[in-house]
Amino acid sequence: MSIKSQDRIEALTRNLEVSNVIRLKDAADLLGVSEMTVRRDVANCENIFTYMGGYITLKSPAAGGLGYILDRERGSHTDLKRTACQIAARYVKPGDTIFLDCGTTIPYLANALPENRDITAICYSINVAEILCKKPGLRVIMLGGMYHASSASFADSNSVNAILNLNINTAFMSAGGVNISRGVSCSNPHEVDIKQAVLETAANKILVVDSTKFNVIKPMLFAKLEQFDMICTDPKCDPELATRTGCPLITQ
Amino acid sequence: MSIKSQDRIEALTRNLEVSNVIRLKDAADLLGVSEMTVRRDVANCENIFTYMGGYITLKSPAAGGLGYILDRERGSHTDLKRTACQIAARYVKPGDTIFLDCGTTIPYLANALPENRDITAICYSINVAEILCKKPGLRVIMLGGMYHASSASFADSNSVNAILNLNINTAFMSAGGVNISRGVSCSNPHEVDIKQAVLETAANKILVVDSTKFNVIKPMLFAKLEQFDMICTDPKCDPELATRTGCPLITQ
DNA sequence: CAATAAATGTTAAAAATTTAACAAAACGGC
DNA sequence: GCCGTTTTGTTAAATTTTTAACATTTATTG
Repeated sequence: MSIKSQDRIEALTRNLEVSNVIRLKDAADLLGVSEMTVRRDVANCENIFTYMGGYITLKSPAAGGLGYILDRERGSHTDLKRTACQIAARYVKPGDTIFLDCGTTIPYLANALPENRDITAICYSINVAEILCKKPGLRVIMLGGMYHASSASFADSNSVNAILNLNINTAFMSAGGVNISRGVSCSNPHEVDIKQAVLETAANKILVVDSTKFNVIKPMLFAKLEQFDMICTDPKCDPELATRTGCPLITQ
Repeated sequence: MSIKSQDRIEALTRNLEVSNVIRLKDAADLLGVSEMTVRRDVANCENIFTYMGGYITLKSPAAGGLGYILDRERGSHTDLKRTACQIAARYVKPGDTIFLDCGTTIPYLANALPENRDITAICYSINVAEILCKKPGLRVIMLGGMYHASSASFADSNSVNAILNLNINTAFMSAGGVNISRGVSCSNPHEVDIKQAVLETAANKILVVDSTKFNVIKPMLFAKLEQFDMICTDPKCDPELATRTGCPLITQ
């Protein structure tokens, strides 16, 4: 299969992720080749496309959203993250205004949120927003700004101000590393201001991290452990840690 | 609808729950009636079946989802939208800062944007952002705010200010209706302020609408046709319109 | 740069589908 | 049973899709 052909297949796939369906002739126009070439491309990729009566569709729809995230996270403690987030979700009450951090853990919390419970969720990352916006009966507030691919989040100079003007009931914060003596850290500089602003204004602060994050140190330190009211993690967490964190450690 | 017809529809449904797809002629054989009768049965049950290119599928997502997806696209002129957006994409130049409106049309433009061309894209809807954020070498700025499900977009009191502080090179605007005498309209009140702020500040303004939007009037009027530098649409657009819009009409 | 292979385009005929109009059959009320 | 209505079938023409064969272009290699 030639590179051109692969490019066409990729372009077609991306297009189908938007439109779901395309007619053969429209695909030919779109890709700037003849219908015959599209036919041959599609026939070469039986595992990707479904072709029926002149229409092309993707064989596996919904490549975005949580499923996509799950896929990319395979082998990166998905189960632990999910568990930690299910525990954290228990601390969301009807009427709450909650803050959801960015990263690869918090999407599981977004997913675990109850529906139709008069909850307002504030977020600043695209993968969390995608999930929140699909939940029925949930108010969603998005903090805008410039996109940072490293954390799939948005941030700019107004972010801190915007946060300080919000009344956050409970903040659910993630982290790349938790070290008892050094504190809580992450990898991306642009997240620090936002996290600190949230910690400053939120009434309750819950750290949501799976057990593999303990004793890890990432470049940007953004908080001390004592600043959190609670840590939600998974049962694989060393129970001996609980006595030294300076705040309650919930593991189940 | 006769009892016989109902029985056939039930039998067909049961069959599709097993096989997912059946050809029209096979369904006719199966039910012991003519193809024409099956056609009419299926047409009478638009909410149950999806029919395309000689194949019948169930609309219910449980049955594999294909029919459900296909149906959402029917009558929504995806091909026209795609065409209009491909035309519009030609007016994006390297180094540009562009604004992308919300709605069901502009995602096709987001998809058609060139990669790695030093382009900054400003958006305020989740479905446009999802696509932009996946594009390599594209700077993305998201305008935040409260989520409005009707247009999948974010807006709040700061949105207008944020827009007026941006230097937009070219704005790509969508609309629900275009009427030569009344002007350009949309359905959602919260979009109006944003659209008007963009029209106020952007150097170039391009209206991107498929040909079915002409002579339609939606509740919220937000601009006069003369405010746009150009309209990008599809070749199905009545060429006679071009002489009366007050701005260039690009159809191919 | 020629020779070869691979990829793509063009075309026309065959097959399938859509559409519309009308004929035939079945049904229901009187 | 009769009559009007609804349902179903038939047909033919228009349109679209499919297939296959061959021409042309593009890439690759020595």
